[in-house]
Amino acid sequence: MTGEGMADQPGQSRSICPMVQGYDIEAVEQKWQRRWLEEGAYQVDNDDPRPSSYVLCMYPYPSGPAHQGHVRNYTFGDLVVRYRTMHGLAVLSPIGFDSFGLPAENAAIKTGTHPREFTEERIAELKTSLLRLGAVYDWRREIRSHDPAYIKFTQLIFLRFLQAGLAYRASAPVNWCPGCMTVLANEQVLPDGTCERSGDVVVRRDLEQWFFRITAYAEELLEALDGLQWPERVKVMQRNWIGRSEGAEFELKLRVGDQGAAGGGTRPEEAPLVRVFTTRPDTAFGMTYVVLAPEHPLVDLLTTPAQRSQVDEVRQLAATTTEIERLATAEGGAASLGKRGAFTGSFAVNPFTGGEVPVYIADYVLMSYGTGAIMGVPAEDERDFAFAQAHGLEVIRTVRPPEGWEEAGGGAYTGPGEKINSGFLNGLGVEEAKARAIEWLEERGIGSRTVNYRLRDWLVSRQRYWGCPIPVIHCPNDGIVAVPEEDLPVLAPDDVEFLPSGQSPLALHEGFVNVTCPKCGAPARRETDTMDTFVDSSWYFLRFCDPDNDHEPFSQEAARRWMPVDTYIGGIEHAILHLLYARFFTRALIDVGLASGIPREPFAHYFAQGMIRMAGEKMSKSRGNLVSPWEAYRRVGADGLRLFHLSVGPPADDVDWTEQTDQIIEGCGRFLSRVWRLVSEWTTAAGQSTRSGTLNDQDLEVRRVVHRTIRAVTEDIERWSFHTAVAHCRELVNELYQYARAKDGVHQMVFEEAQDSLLLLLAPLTPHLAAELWELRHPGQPGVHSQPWPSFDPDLVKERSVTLVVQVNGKVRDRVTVDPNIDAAEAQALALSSSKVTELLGERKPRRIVARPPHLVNVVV
RNA sequence: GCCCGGAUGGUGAAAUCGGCAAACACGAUAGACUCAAAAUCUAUUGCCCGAAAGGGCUUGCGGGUUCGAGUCCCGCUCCGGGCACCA
Repeated sequence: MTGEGMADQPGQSRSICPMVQGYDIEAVEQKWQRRWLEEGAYQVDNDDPRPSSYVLCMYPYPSGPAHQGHVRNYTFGDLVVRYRTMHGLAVLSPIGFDSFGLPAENAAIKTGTHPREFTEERIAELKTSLLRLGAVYDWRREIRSHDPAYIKFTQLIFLRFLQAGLAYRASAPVNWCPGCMTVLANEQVLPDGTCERSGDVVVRRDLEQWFFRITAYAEELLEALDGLQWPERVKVMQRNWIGRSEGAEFELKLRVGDQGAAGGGTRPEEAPLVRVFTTRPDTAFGMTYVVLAPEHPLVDLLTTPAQRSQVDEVRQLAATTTEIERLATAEGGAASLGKRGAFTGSFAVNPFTGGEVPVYIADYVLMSYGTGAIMGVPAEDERDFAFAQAHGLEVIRTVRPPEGWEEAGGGAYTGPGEKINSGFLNGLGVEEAKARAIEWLEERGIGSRTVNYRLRDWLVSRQRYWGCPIPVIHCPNDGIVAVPEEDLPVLAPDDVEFLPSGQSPLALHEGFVNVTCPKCGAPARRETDTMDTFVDSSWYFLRFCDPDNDHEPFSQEAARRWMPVDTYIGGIEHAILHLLYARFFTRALIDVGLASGIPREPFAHYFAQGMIRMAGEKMSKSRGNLVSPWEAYRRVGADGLRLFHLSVGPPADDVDWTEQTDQIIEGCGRFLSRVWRLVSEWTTAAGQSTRSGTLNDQDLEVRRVVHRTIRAVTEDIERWSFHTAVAHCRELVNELYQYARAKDGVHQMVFEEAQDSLLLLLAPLTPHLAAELWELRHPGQPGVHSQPWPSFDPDLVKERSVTLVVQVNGKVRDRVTVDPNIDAAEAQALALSSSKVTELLGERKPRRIVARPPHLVNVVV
């Protein structure tokens, strides 16, 4: 009955070119895409009685037509949506567009097109190419972050955060990108000190900026990671980013001025104090100097006239040095440290020893971390050691280094060991000494146990037009005044000039800027900064629960109905920023009362799909190596391209796009043809050469294969092994082709069961093909996607016979087909009676026989 | 430097619990069909020796545990990613 067989028959001149004849991919796929849309098959209401599941792919930034990265992402998402729907769940599958962002504004500066127009064109392009993929969404819930309805609630959330003290304004040294003409968050600066978007070298500037107090949640964000079903490496990245470190803070008395200089010293009762943070309080006896950050407020007070010029030089250097230069000098090592630090002329008293040590400033100490001051312990800290070398400072060991340490070059020893030169800590181990040192500080009231985080507050203001305006007013009398909630949204006017000025275009728009203070009525100025687009993406998944709500961001009941997102799918590039911000936002929204009763973790399970790479490089618009899906759509359809992404390798692995890729995609098209022929030609010529009645051995075996395939595909999908799920479907198809060629013909019932099962398994993988063939087989009946997922018969899945492997000394020497219930004695007897074994053994007696029935017997001699 | 991953045929990969290494594909070779091509189908395809029968070797490298290791343990090499003056 095979395609080629039928083509042989006169009067059955079906074409042998199946991708064209009988299966017009374009037409079939369009038909089903239209139908899914019109039927609203994947629309779910909030009162849907079925148990719920929330499946979400990261909403895309609309940069134009979809590329292979999108296709990959949405193929996985769609598979899960359809699969779970077939399991009887109400699956929430929304999508929207992350439509604020710099490219639209940069285009406006270049070409004069308004960012809205630019963005909406691109949304249309992206939407078209997503619809062409046949991924199904509840389009009624579509969100665009530049939509006034969305802006309104982003602003309302901002105001609630402001009220709760979670949003605040502060002057801060910020990362300024000269290319983007705006401030960046720490997260947006790459390790080499360049902008993640434009690649320009980021410089430091002091500016008044808006922040979200994410650090208030640092501990919770860190601890809660343990309970998440996320890839371990993503959790590790977040842990590193939060960067918790435990230690102690304590204060040291200072003596201003040169030691012994007449009139230069401070009287004891006026002695100022400096607080330092250390993770190694046990090493305090080895402190030989103290270092303050160049920006530390005590620096002026401590600097003596003689040291003034040197100190100013270091401060100047620190203020103007860009991140990239600082990194370069860090690599330069000790040589540059001389210039990067200076003695202030003053001294600090080590509370542990009572001795005085010199106070330095150096740019390797950061004002924004800890207390902005450290104790210098060169013996047990590598940076301190390098600094001490450069400045000729003393080194006192407080941990006994291992044998041969000094001979091997010495230097800082940071490992464990016995405490020495440390007074009451002598003889203890490092950990115990830390605890004792902290106790000692606490008893005297000069210090305590402290935890510090690397995580900084989130800088959210951007000097840009195409973002969500920050809804506050600056009043000369009342300071910062919130825009009254009934006046939201604050919308940016359209008639602005897009100039690369480094200021928000809003700042130049008189009509926007000039307002009256809502409190006192005085003339006031509107805030002209807009929000980081990561703010929009920090709550969109909540808005999806209740997208049309016009009096609150979302109803709490709706959020409780759907949250958390059960499966979140997206690129690993968002492992830190977006995911951390969204976790913070969810907690903050709960705590300000906007989302009571929802889980504090928004994404219960996160799947990080692999990147598409070309010649080792990430595929991206900026690299200009995007591969559009249109060519593949034309040749093998959406199903063919989906099949490629599903089968090319594990979904979490990166995909290398090579010369071979086109051929693999062709191969996927070939598989679709094989399925098409297998099912369609049998359906249209039904009854031909079929049997009914008793099942023969081959019929039974085919049934077993069918049921084993159902089990395998189900298990594969459950464990996100889509590529092996596809492989199992291919095996089934190969088996059915063999069967169809059988001498005795096929058994009608067996073959129909096989075809239907195959189509059900393919429904989430190649949905158009499965739907079309199902309709062909069951005209007028409910479609394949409204069928329940197939189940397997446990009896049929059991093996009927097993291959017993016979090994001699661990090497395979024979294979025997046996009953799966064979016992150890029988297996052993069989193995020993094998001619291969007797030949090999000769005169020798087996020393030991390991029998693992029914799979293996190992004869050891 | 620190912390995570990873390394299996010509290529992408599979092997879910320590038990037949290489499923499923891509590519390649040969054949069938065809005037021919395409498409389709059939066979072969880890490497080495051998005419064959057959034998030997093989999961980055070196050790170890075990009757038995791609899988577990120890030590390396290389590749990818994250963090990196964070005291």
